Amino acid sequence: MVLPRAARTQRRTRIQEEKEELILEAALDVFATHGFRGSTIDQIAEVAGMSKPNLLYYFRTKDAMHRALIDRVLYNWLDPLREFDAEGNPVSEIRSYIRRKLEMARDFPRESRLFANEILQGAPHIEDELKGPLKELVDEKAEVIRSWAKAGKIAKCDPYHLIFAIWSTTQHYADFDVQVRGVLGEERSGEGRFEDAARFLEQLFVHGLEIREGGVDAV
Amino acid sequence: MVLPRAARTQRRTRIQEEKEELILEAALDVFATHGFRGSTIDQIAEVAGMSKPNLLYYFRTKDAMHRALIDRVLYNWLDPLREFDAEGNPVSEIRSYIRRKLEMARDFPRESRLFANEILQGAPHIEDELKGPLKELVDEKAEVIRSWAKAGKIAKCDPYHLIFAIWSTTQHYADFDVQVRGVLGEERSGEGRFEDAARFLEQLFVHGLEIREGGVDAV
DNA sequence: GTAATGTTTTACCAACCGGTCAAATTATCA
DNA sequence: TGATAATTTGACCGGTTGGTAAAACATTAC
Repeated sequence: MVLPRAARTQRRTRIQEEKEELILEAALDVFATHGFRGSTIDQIAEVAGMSKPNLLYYFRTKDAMHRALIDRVLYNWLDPLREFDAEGNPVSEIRSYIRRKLEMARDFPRESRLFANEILQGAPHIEDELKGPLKELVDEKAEVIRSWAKAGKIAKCDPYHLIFAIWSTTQHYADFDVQVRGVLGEERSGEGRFEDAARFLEQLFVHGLEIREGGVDAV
Repeated sequence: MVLPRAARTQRRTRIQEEKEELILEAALDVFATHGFRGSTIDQIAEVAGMSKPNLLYYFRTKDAMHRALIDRVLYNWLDPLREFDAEGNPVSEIRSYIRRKLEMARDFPRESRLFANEILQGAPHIEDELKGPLKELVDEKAEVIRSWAKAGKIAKCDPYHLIFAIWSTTQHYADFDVQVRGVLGEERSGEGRFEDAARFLEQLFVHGLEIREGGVDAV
């Protein structure tokens, strides 16, 4: 019998696992470069090397594909922030957070662009995640940063905007890759740009957050 | 006679000026939120309050509309960088560059998102601009920053990555607005967030680029 | 006023879109 | 092996898309 994918509660077939994997991989490619509305099922099917109805056998709608993809990617995407450790040394925590985010921009640029597209277009599919789990995680880590500042371990600053700054500067190398490479030119567009970026950003944030000698650190 | 818009080399009518203005305004709205492929002519026509064929009388293709919009917006978008003054005081130049970019993110978020969408999706329509005029302008300003560093007025750093960092942190507040407001929560989502951001970013960049006492400023 | 030009609308088209259906094919397992 | 369930395909559908044709309508210049 032909059961719609969603109705099958039993164990998944080997073929199912493989094909769903294949489809999500292709979907990541397509959604990341064209956004949800700009992507077509045919495109994804072609990248995945299968026919459109076949693809729709595994995910019944374009929306279901997108949602499955987001769910799968979102959790891991927040790993670096989750590892941010209240007990650790502030400077090295921030430094390694930057490095890890930059590694993700280098190694998983499609994932970064998937979210960038989604948020840029008003986050119609993940607004709940933003205001729920994401906000809670950021609130928690912002509190950690604030306590560091209060303890005099780093300069006083708005922890939310600090997190935004780390997000934006690092993800820039994934999301705006074409621009970065266009501006740097052919010869500086090798993988070395991530090393240069890491060096610069660590300098910027570490010095920028260093406690100021002589008390007040207002600008 | 009905001449296609492009063939008319003569002076433009009052109506033409008005309608083209109206259309580009609507196009900015739509392209900025959905990207090129995700936008439809019908949508733009509706926002502009005119019929689709009427709209196509002024811009013969969707592509032509998009190109006209980009051309119109790109030049002004680079104004703040252009004003970056080699003769000025380094710290206050950088500081006012940040402030102006942040003001643009606040006052012209659609323009920012238009480019963000375009670049995110591989910059298919503006690659030449990136590698040409934009690169030249950045090269020029990077040289200025480098000379400041050499003269010991600011810390040594990669000027290109500095510019990227300023771009990304400021544009973040336009492009990722939904996320920013989602994370900050209702009560902190007023216009005040731009003030907070400005304060944080000025602190970050000014302190982060301050010359280190005692010679070497390696991280 | 009227003729020429500029603007808008109605009706339309072919291609594409997300999605369905039923039949054909393949894998699984007793 | 054969029955059964899982997978794949081609043909198709109604709605949308970018874009056209021609005629109706408005504006301008003389």
